[in-house]
Amino acid sequence: MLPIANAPTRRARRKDARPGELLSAALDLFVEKGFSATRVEEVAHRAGVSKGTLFLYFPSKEDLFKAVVREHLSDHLSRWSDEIDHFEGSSRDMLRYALFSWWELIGSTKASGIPKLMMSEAGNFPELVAFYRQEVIEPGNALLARILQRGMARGEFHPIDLKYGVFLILAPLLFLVLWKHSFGPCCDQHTQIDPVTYLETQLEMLLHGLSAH
Amino acid sequence: MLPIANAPTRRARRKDARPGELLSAALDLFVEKGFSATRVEEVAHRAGVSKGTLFLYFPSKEDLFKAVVREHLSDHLSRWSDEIDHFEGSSRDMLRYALFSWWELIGSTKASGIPKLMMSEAGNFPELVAFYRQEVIEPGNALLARILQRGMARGEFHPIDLKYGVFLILAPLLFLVLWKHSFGPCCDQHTQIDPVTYLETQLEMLLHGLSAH
Amino acid sequence: MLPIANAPTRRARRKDARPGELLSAALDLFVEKGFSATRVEEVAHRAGVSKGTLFLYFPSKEDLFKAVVREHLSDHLSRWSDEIDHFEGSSRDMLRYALFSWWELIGSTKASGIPKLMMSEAGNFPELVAFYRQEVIEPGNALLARILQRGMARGEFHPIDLKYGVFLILAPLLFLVLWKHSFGPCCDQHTQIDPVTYLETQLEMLLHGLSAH
Amino acid sequence: MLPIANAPTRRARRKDARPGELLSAALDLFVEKGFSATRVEEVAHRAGVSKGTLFLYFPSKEDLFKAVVREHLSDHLSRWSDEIDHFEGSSRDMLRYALFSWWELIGSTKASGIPKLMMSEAGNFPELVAFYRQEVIEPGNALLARILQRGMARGEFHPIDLKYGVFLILAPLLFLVLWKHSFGPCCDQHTQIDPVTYLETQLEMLLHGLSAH
DNA sequence: CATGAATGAGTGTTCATTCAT
DNA sequence: CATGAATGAACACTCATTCAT
Repeated sequence: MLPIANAPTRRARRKDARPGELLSAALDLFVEKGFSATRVEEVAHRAGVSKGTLFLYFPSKEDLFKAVVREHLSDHLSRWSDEIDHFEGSSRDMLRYALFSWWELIGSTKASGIPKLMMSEAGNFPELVAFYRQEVIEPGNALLARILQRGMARGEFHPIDLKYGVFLILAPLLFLVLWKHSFGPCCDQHTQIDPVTYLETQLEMLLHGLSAH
Repeated sequence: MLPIANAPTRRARRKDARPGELLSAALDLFVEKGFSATRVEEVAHRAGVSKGTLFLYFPSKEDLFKAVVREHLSDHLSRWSDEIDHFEGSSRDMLRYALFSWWELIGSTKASGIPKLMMSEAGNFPELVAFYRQEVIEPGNALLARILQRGMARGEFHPIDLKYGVFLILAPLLFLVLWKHSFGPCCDQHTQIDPVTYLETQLEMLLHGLSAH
Repeated sequence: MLPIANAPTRRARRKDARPGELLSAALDLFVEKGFSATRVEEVAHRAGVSKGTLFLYFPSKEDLFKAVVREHLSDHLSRWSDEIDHFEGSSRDMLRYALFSWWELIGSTKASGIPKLMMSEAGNFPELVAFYRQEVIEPGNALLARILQRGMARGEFHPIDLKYGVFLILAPLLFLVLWKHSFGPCCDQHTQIDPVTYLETQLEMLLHGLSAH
Repeated sequence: MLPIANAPTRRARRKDARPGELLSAALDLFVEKGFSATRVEEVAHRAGVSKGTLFLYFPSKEDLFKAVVREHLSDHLSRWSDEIDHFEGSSRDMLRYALFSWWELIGSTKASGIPKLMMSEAGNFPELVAFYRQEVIEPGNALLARILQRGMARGEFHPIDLKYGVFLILAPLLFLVLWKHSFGPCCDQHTQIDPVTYLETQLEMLLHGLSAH
């Protein structure tokens, strides 16, 4: 039917099938146990291949780590960015839309474990931090900055310091995924976070604040 | 005056000097490199003692880790808690006071590296997480909850879900110290965070929100 | 003829070659130097492999110890037992046959070092002692008991307490191998024991005693 | 009353009190756990002194071991020897007397753990083996040989090879104390040995043998 | 004399990495 | 391409030994 379309797809998949499963398994384990506590043998086993095969695709455990981070962020982020930039409507709705689509596209996916990883291992992988800043932090922050700027330009938001405003929108999102991957799994119901309620509350506070005048 | 009384005091202090230096060195290195990437020998060396001496005071690397958390957080936290509970004035001032005294007593000290440690290693040390929750998270959250409740009871704050409200005050504080200990050290001026401006902006947004009605 | 069938056989043998050499080396060294004085690295080196390889086959030094005992005694013992049970003839000849075939099958082999090992380390390995009793002591004693009972039933031996009778046949055999592996190697000719003469003398005394009426 | 007699005694005791307790504690632990598995700290603790004090009296753990062996044999053996040599009566009674006084003076005392120690560590302490042979084995064997020779000379015993005859009297005695200190402590009643019954049975067999003609 | 804090060489064990098959 | 047996450097932890007090 579509041999022309299938051929390259199959070839590409052939070449990336193993690495894809390895990267996925590695992400799971790195997020769950941390970099050093994760054994490459376990990664290989979970991906259904042998230890030797892993080293066929990734020259070292550190390279595997870098590949995991590199693999699991660009896609999600750019899709999120695209969605937001095409939004039309009030800035408060845009903010709401940004938070919830972030949850859909990033926060609820496996990629949400990467910030915890980056945070833990930042000191040991300086080049990776540079890459992460360039590929994730800067575009992400720029995106949030655009929303704030739009709101202020349209008179919908109070004037605010852009840099710190961005951080203060970002912080609760980061908190959500860090919590999910650290204290979440080993805590009782009392400390579990329901993302929708959490994000709704964040929006409410972001927009109107606590103060009753 | 009392040389006889002083002598034993000095001796007692001698006895605790080593553990103190070890805990301090361990905190530094754990925060900087993570738990497993830190070698006990390096901790000992930085504290000016031998590897054997370290094991004289802490039966294992894991116990050292626990001791670091215990030593460098419980005290600070309870001092912070005490200060806040004696506060009198408007709830918005109380919130401001809480944030800035938190920065003074915890955020700006070395102890601020511990949350990053805890988040990174949570998966591998369930019992330590239990200890941390009981000793740090629960009292800290309770403190913030008391502030929110007070503000709502006095009609100064809008009604808000207590649990999520606490998380949303906490998130930016946590973000600040996590950033400081991960991306902070290896980033340029552009991404540095000035704590005072940051906390002021947080307060502004917490109290009044972005929305210009 | 059956090259296909041979290939896997050779492979299977390959797979067991290493453990066999390791067990043999471990037996030598354990007997020579004792359990704790033997370094696993030395065992590996003598077997021609690296330290890591040893731990590929035996999860710990203690497990290596257990495997040595299992491997080098159960087989020998059961072969000895089989031989004796098929004996037909006078009970005094049976006793003679038992002692000499014990020497052939056990006393003169490397396995004869194991009793010394067991006695030395009994206090530190209670579970191994249980295994050894069940696997070696009980069957061995039962075998000797059968010989005594047969002799008494046929009126060839005086009545005797079975339990202590067994110990008193066993004691000189044990003495022989203990001596061989402890004082033997470092003593002059004067204290060397010739097993055949020794066993002949034991038989003579066992059967007729010292007393000249 | 007897100051002259007391003074030197007290002085001697002063000097040897600590070493005596240390040697006693060391003997217990060496017998129970083996040489390497025994920690000097535990020896010191059981003797009621500090680790440092132990090294005040014994320059090294090996020296402690040697001292333990040296200390705990000469006395017992020579007293036994004296008793036997003054015996008058039939040679069979002499043999009985030798076995039971051996049990009284050696087999039932703490010194009975030394043969196990010597056996286990013979390979690691060659000089000690030489000392042991000279001080214990040779005199002990000579003693037994004298009994045999006396019996043969008086026509009470059959002619027998002296060297192997000695070994065959010795073997059950050695077996008794080895068993007591290895399998004895961790075995059930079934495998316990009652020394008196054991020695009686040994005598019976030694003198008259199993054979019913 | 006695102590016990301090040491550091030594050991069992792990695990990322290699390579012959 | 894929394997998994083999490696050996690295690390946590131990413990005999020292020495200032």
